[in-house]
Amino acid sequence: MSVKSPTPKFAEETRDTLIQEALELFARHGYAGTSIDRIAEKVSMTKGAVYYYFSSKKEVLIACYQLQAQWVAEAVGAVPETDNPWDDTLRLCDTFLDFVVSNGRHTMPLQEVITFLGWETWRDIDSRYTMGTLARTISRLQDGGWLKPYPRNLLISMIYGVLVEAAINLASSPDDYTLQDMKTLIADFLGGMRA
Amino acid sequence: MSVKSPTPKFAEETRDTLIQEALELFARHGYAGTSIDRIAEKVSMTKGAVYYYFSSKKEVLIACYQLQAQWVAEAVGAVPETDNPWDDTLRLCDTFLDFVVSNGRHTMPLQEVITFLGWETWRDIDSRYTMGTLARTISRLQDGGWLKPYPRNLLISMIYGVLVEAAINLASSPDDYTLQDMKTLIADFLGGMRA
DNA sequence: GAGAGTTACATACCGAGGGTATGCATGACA
DNA sequence: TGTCATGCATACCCTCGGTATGTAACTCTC
Repeated sequence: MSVKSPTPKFAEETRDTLIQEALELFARHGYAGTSIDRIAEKVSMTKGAVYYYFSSKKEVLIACYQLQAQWVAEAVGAVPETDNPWDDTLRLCDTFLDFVVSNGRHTMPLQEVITFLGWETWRDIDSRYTMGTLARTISRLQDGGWLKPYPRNLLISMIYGVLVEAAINLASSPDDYTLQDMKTLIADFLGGMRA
Repeated sequence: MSVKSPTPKFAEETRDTLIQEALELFARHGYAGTSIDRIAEKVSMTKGAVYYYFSSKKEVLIACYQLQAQWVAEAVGAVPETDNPWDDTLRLCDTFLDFVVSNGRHTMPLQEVITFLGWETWRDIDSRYTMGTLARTISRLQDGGWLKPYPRNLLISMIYGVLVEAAINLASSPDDYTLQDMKTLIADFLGGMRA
């Protein structure tokens, strides 16, 4: 990072670089397998610099996951909204799976994020991104009377949970089934909850 | 543990005690929050003794999870088999959820086990316990033509995945839905895959 | 234009905890 | 009675998260 000119303005650029590089390391070697020293080394700095921008390793993880969640949310949010909320929901699910499958190498496994951040913190972050988008779609379904009368939070949690589970399975399992098989199953899963 | 008589036989009793106490600590304080020293202290031994029985902390976790998986498998395996595989499967799911909900305080969160053991290791262990029982039930459904033609491994992975997800949600989320709500949703989920 | 204050780092250190190397008492066995 | 494996304890090393402090570069003020 050579010598920096310490202007009064906050060095957001350096911080952003830190987050991107840290995310790559977390994705490749896991949270526990990535030390602060290694993150610092990758951006040619020292541990002290990292702790200038973040108060703890957990804060680094939070920032990384926010970036990752933003990527997913952008992909999912790009799905156009039609007058058929059911089809919209199915396309949203497909888009999510497409994104996770093609970007799996550069993103952290959700299980790991949940474990190290804790369920509440993770939910709190995600509700502002992918889960928020999903929640709106599900609300449209419920308000339109497309679904059996489940509690709304149960629906959101479990549908998103199934998508996450599907993503993990697609990433980790040998290929005795395809992405298309998975999409079909998700569609049938939703079909089972239809009014 | 006072003074032990070092008979040539392996001290299985001490090892079993270690596993039980470690599981309790893992369940209460998490894997990262439980040190080997603390486990040793709880059984009035030192770290060296623990490393006499286990080659690493991860090995301790594996042993603990095997014990926990055995408990679940016993509960799930006790579900009687009737001539209606569909109802059997639903009862199996309900039994799994009942067990997890009522024993949540004394068992480790699945997401944590998955993270620290890795997905593959976790799956490898689980396939010999709960997942194995579930696989047999699902095979009965498929062979009887109750289900749409999905790849078998996809079915097993995703149905078990949904159950795990349900367990995690029931354990972590505030109670704006009930165990019964969850069971109904699981049943509808399976209904969506019915032929 | 010289000090004062802020920014953006580096350096040095601490303590907890995973893991290892070794010592050692006890009983079994020859 | 010496030898050997068993079942631990003791002492130590090293990594890593976190903190305390130093310091060069730059801005602002009087």
